[in-house]
Order: sequence, then structure tokens, then C-alpha cells
Amino acid sequence: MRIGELAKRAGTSTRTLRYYESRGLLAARRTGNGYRDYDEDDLRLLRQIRTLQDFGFELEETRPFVDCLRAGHPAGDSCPASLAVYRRKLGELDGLIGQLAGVREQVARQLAAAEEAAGEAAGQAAGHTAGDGGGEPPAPRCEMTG
Amino acid sequence: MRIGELAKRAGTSTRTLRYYESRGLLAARRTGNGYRDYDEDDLRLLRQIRTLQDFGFELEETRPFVDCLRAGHPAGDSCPASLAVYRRKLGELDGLIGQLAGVREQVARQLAAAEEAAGEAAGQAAGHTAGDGGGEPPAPRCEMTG
DNA sequence: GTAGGGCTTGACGCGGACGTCAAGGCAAGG
DNA sequence: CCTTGCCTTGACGTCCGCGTCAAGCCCTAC
Repeated sequence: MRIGELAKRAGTSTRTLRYYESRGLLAARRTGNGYRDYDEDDLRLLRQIRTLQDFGFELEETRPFVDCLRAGHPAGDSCPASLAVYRRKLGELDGLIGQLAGVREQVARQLAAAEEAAGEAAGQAAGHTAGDGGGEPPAPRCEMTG
Repeated sequence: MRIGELAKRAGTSTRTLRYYESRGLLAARRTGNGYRDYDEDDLRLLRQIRTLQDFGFELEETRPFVDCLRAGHPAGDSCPASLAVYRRKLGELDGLIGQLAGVREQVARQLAAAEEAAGEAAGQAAGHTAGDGGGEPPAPRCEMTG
């Protein structure tokens, strides 16, 4: 099949396929007139790349999977190098998730503190003190427009 | 103080400060010879920006905080617009964390399946069969769509 | 005088995964 | 013949937060 059909079947663009080729993934045969010519194996290979891309893998990280399929293995992750990428990625994901969770907590605390400060200021302005025990009360529900 | 000192005290670079200025954050007075001239308020403002940047906020998202400080408020998050950014960011973080957790689970399952397949292949190669029901492994237990 | 440091503006580079435009070839239909 | 639609290569644009270099001015010290 030609590049347009492959792109359509993989749900991507021809530009992307040419880009992959320029990166050394997804080589293509050529027909007599110079058009790229792909087969079902190329489609499988491309789907493997796209799946990993959807996971957030960088293109280079998909290379072991591609090489694995090219070597004739039934799946892209049938090779040790692919498993190593999986494991490294798991570590990265755990680290990133933990980091984001930490940031989330800090932002949540900042928000809570700022809301409380705003609430107290409003209370004072209205001559009405909050008067609760100064600890960490349950977060205000949704008093401001989001 | 001049730009070099401000950069040092904020733990960033002069290039970064000029960039912030070009973006309309962090305006600077000028001395007679054309040098930028900053004061302690600018430092506070800059620290606010840097804190949010460390949280992963985009520069544009720090603008409400900057405007808030410039308006004379005691903290950058004393204004409704800043709180709105906090809330939006919390939502984004929750979404992102959930998505990453979903990816993490998928990668973990892929890894487990590939490891098991590799183990069985090795077992067969060694004349030792794993012996579990040879069909598809049980469907993934939890679908964490992200 | 001159070396050295800090400052100025301007402009290009980077990384990642492409989008988009330009100029032109190839094949099929009317 | 001409149009339409697919294909080719090449090259520049995008986003973001800067890094880095270039050319030159200001001030101080020796």
C-alpha cells in the first residue's frame, strides 16, 4: 500500500511516516515510480510505535521494539531490550507521578491557605470573625468561581 | 540592585530576567547609564514567579500572581484570579496524575505479560513447560482509562 | 592606557514531533 | 488537453523557556 493508505489505517499523517523513516524507524520499499510501498508488517510495526507514543514514550525509546519486530519476533516486547525500556519507563513514571503528587499537595495547601486568608479578610471586613480553632478546617467547598 | 545581583539572589540567570521582562512580567527601572535597577519588591515578585515555575506553571499562569503583588496585595495569591489559577492547576494535575497512573498500569501489564511469555519460551526451550491453561491470559482486571 | 568585569541589545540555537508550504512528478478520468 | 488527487523532496514554522554568542558601552583598578 502507499503512504496515504498506511497513514489512514494507522490513524496518523503521511508527514509522520516520513518523519519516522527519516529517524530510521519504518523503512519503505519503493515502487517503479518512486512511491513508498508498505505491507501489513509495516502496519504492525507502525501500530507498535504509535501505541508506545500514546504511552508517552519518546521515539527513540520505541526503537528496541521496532528492532525486535524486524528481527522476526512475534511481538515488539519479546526482546530483553524492550523489557528494559518498559522497566526504565515504569521507574520514570513512578518518579514523575510522585513528583506531581507532591506538587499537587503543595498547590492544594497554598490554595487552602489563600482561601482561608481571603475568608478571614472578608469576615473582618463584614465585622464577622471566623473564630474557629485555627487548625486545618475542612476545605471550603466552592465559594469562588472556578 | 542591578540585574546580576537580582539573578544571583533569586537563583536564576540574567537571561531569564530579561526574558521575563520581555514577556511583560518584572518591569525594571533604569539607572542613568541604562542599567536595569531592581528593588526588594522586584525580588519578591521574582521569587513568586520562580516558585510557580518550579511547580510546573507556565509563565503566563504566573501573571495573575504578579499582577496581584503589583496591585499592592501582601501575597501573590491574595486575588481571586490567582485562586482560579490554583484551582485550574489542581484539576490539571489530578487529570495528569490519573492519566499517568493509567499508563503506568498498562505498561506494568505489558511488562508482566512479556516477562511471562519470555519465561514460558525459556521453559519450553529447556524442555520444561509452564503448564498453565494455554489460552489468552485472563483479561486485565481493572480498566484505568486515562 | 588597558585589562577585566558587568551591562546593553539583537539574534540564532535547542529539543521533539511533527505541521505546513513550495515546486514539481505521476496516474486516472472526462 | 486539462483537472484532480496522490506522490516526491526540501525547507522553514511551531511551542517554551530559556542558553549562548556577538558587538559594543560603562565603570573600576592597576
